[in-house]
Amino acid sequence: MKNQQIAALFNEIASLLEIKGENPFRIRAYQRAAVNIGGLTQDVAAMADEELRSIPGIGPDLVGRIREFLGEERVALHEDLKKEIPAGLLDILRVPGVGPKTVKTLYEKAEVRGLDDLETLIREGNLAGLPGIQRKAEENIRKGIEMLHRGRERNPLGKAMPIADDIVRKLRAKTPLGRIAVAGSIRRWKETVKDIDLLATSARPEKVMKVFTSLPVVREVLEHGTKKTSILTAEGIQVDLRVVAESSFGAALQHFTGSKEHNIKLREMARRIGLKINEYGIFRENDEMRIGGRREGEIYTALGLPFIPPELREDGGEIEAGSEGALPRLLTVEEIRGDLHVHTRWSDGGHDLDVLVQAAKKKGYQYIAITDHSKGLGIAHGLDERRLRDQIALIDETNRTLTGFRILKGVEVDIRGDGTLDLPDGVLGELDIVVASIHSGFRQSREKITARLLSAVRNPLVGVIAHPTGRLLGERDPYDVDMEAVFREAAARGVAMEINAHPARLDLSDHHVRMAKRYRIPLVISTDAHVNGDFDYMEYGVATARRGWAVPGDVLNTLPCSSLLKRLRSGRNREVRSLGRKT
DNA sequence: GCCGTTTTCGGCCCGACTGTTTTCAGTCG
Repeated sequence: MKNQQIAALFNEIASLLEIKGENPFRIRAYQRAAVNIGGLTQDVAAMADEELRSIPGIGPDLVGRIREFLGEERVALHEDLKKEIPAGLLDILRVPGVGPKTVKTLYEKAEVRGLDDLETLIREGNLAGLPGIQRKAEENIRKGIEMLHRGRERNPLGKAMPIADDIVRKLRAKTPLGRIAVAGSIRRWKETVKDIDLLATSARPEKVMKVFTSLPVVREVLEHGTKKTSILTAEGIQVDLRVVAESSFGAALQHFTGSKEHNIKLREMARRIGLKINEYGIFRENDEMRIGGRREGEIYTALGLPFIPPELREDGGEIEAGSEGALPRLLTVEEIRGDLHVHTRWSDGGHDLDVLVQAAKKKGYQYIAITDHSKGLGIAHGLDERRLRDQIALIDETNRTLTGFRILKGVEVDIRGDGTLDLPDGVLGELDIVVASIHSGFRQSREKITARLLSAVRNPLVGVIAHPTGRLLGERDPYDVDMEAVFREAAARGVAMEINAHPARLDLSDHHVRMAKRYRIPLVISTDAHVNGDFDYMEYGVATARRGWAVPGDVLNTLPCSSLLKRLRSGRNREVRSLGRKT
């Protein structure tokens, strides 16, 4: 699938055009096209011209560029731009605080052709003095380069969310606040976030901002105003706090929750019916009459839309679905009835059955599946056949003491390098649920990895593929795998794909969830809990499912225990029957 | 470069903060 490559190409074209000082709307057109192609679940290579045209922001020219890229792996416009503009200028454009105009000045007035040149210029004290650049600007650029070198522009949601919650708690305790909320991509539960957006109301904004800038987590104050103040935390995450009037809180929450693309589309919609939206409210254009803004829902109501859950606000068709009354009724965390991927001290978990059962009951669950590692994972003290049988016996015994709750017998069996499973079918057949996953050979070729997963999916005893792409956010890229092939096979055999809710994984990703839905693949959402507190990660998994437009019916662990077991067994029987006919 | 129940041409979301200006440009979200 070349979608991501095309999206990256269009973004690069946009940046090059920016540096050239081209028509901003042409630039936006390329950026918009990049976002929409990047978010597509279908392969553009498999789409007809008419289908391509139906993608928002793709017109005749861009269809041509897409075709050109698919055919020749390159685009003439892009090649021409690269001849004209040194590639190093794109790096400079990535420096926070440096935009296209500055890049152009640097190139034209100081012959800067890349980051190295720029750093030399600063070291030799020749930056300040260029048009529009004095001492402060030089200092900001220097800091921007430092920030870029530190890298990690985006932070995993699991890291940002607790920091945001902590700051909110402190501000609540120490300042005269009315309301306060976390907005931005955190509120949309995006898997990585660039910064933390906070929104508050207060009669005394100066006081709030003063306390904010002097919180212990603050390493540096980036901007200090009465409406907006930005700081950098010790961890290097930027936090923006905005204080707005009570009457604008809803509009501001809508505005700062984004996404940008979602908001642009809403505003275009508003304009067409004579309305104007900004972060202070929604207004009639002709007489500036305010028609809403205190509550977030008023913005949507004024446009004739239902409330759109933040997780869907990516301009991924949610506005169109809303106007047609076709928004999905998204899954909620309360509908989850159990966790199907849990480790104990038998392998690398931290707790025994009783502690985990307690914690699961406290979450209101009806069941959990114990899925310790198999023997191939020596480092995790994985179970061999004998120990797994011992655990099965222990679970049976424990279940007899429980009422209204059931422990499912399971395993997280390793898919070995050659695609075989790490335990024989005999013992796997004694379990309620077999979860299979890859823990080694991440660098194998696309063909090999795909074949491994396919062979696991084809084993009739396997019910779930866990963390299907193997990624660790910000640490390890997903392995190279043909997910469409895996999804096709899983759909044919009714094998479920896991949304691993651990914030370090979120695997499947939201994007893959949407793709899985297209293939009508059953999903499960599991935390991969290693200690009892990990059960709380379920919220991240459900949010990821919601971002993928999942409804309760898509997710197996919304089922009551008996239905779930029936469902898991039916997969096996169907396969066994068809095998039986052949022989 | 896209797009159209006002338009096939002339629009294209909107505002805050900073720094360098002495009324605004650049950047960001």
